[in-house]
Amino acid sequence: MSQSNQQRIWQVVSQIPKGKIASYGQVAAQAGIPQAARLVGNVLRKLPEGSKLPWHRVVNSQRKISFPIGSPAYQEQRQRLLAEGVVFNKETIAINHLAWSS
DNA sequence: ACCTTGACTAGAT
DNA sequence: AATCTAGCCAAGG
Repeated sequence: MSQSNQQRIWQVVSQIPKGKIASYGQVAAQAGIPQAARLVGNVLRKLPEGSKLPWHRVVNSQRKISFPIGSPAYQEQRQRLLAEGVVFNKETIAINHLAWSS
């Protein structure tokens, strides 16, 4: 009997290093369910409020936050990432060490 | 058991 | 580069 996909997803997300980000698809693949990017979002969605999981380090394949721009959730995730040194370029975000034109 | 919805994505247009 | 489309996993009606 293996753990539930949900538990494997929690496991993977908890291992994303501070200051770095991963896509829903990458998390799913790492959890052993490569076709379930969508499931990752659904799992994170129902996290308890006090959860210590770094859910904010998960963005979509376009390296963007998957919330409507300006929404409370969007702003919160953006704020948490900024606090970890993740660089933003308006709607697009990129990891520090990745080159990006100004 | 069937249909819809969602913090998604790769591929086609 | 911007849109559309079809496919995927799980939960809820």
